[in-house]
Amino acid sequence: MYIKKIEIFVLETLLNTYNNLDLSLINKDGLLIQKSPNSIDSDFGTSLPLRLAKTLKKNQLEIANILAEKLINEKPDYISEITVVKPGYINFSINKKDIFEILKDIAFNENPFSDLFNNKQQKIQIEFVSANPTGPLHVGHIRGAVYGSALSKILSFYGYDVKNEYYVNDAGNQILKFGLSILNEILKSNKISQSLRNKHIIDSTDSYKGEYVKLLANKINNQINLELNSEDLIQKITQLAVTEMLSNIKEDLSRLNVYFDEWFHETKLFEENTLDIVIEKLKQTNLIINKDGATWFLSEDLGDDRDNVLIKQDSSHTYFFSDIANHYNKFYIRNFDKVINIWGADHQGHIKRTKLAMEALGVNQEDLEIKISQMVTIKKGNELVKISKRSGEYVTLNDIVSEVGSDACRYFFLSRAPNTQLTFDIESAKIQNSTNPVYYIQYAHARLTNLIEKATQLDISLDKLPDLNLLSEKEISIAMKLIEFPEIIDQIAKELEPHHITRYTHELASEFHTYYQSEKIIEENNIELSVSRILLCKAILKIIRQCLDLMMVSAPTKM
RNA sequence: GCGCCUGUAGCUCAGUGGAUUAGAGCGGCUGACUUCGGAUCAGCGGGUCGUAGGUUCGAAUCCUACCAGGCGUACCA
Repeated sequence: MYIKKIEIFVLETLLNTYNNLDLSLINKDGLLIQKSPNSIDSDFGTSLPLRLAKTLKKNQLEIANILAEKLINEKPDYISEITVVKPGYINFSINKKDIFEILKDIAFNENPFSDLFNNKQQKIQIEFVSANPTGPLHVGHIRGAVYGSALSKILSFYGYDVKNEYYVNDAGNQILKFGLSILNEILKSNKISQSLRNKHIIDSTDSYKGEYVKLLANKINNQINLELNSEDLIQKITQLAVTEMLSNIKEDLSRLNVYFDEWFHETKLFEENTLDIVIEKLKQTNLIINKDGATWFLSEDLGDDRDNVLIKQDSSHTYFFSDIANHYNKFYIRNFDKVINIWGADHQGHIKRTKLAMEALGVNQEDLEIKISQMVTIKKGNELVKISKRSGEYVTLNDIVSEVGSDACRYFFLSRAPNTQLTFDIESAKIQNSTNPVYYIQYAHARLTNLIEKATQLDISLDKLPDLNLLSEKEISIAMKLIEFPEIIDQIAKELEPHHITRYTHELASEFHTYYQSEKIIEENNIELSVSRILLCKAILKIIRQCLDLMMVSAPTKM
């Protein structure tokens, strides 16, 4: 974590030099310490003098020189050189000895970077996927599943106590419609007598279609008694169908390595009267009124576009209401310190009102994070595919995972920022399967494993003390890349966007492949050098394996 | 109409106000081991960063307007 260390060092020196400086003027210009670009012969740099020129009413270069002089006087051991570069950058080079120490730490230590990845004492819940159990997961759900599971993994690696949650909407109109669709399908069977058919008359104009409804109907058919009255029958069917759907969903998700700690059912909120508790609390805030026979939450007063109904004229509750209750449960019954929701883009309009309602209930704004996993546009060649549960036009998660494989699938979705729409071409998915960059990374992992295996056989083991001074510039620059790893994790934990790890891992793999091709790493007549190189390779292997693990992608030793 | 998101190479996408030349992968073209794994490596070609203004010492990045696309805008979930 050189960036943080240098930042603290620079800020201290700065405040000693100019003691009544307003730091807020500096911060708006982005990161204070940045990695030097490749064309520059140093490791890190700061543009601080450029930012200060106006406030201090001094020449940029002059400030840089004054500051650099102070910095050099106070220079800590890990920095080897501090230079001033036009038009006013101060650059830092890292001491090789310090790099070697960290490199050894990565290679030998069970938990390198332990100061960063320690226990954070914060209970975080992350809710994702949460698709209605009225149909199989489709290709669009893969994105949310991959995003949520990777984020969760990385946050818990970072030291938080993280729980994964799937919220099951097992109440309400869509569920009822789903049950009716199944009953409708059952009644179509010619084994059913006319009298029974007449007993249960249903409106099927708006029902769920698709092959899975028929399969489900078949499966449920012999577990029910059609002599029941319609209401009881539909309840029974719905219950069976939801259970069955959920078990399919679990199985689908397991194929992507996605697991949940809790499957939280909406019906539980009713069993525990959470909605009643919530409405009482909200009434105390004077944000509830009755109008036109319905109960409203006055979100417009809090800055939303409009007010929202909680209890409808027919005294049933809205989705919004049970969602508030759901969040109430997370914060006040189960006592999570922080909740992260990953919602599909079609829920983007709910963010504001949900946050407002939770704030009204006393939740701090920053403790409820709602991230959007944007729409996936699906193409088949040049043709757009519209996914619709009702119409039955469908590309399931299963189809895609079977075709492309979990690793390639996870990597593809993980490598895009969650907030941008992306196009998934099913036709090229097969091609993606053979050209997906994930194999490049896995290949590096396999190569490294075998290389180290070979070194062990040749008795080039690390208990012969490596002399890292033998390493070349190229090798040291790979070591610097390894040291970047915790910065990436830190960034992901702050932004809650895990896609940075794919780029980082790919870059690291690329540096290794290039290195591997350009040098014969194990030189049998130069054991000293080989030992040092193998130490570097062990460290690379360790970080690549760690990254694959965090992406929940397999790390094969043979391909 | 209003709200949120997006527009970067032929395609799919990275890019935290900072460094003479804006980066990857795929596709295209040219090459490379008698060697630790060729699922690799070296190279070439490809860009009005949607458009126009503005702020700034400095803008793909911030602001405004416009153009284009997606999603939302229910007493559905």
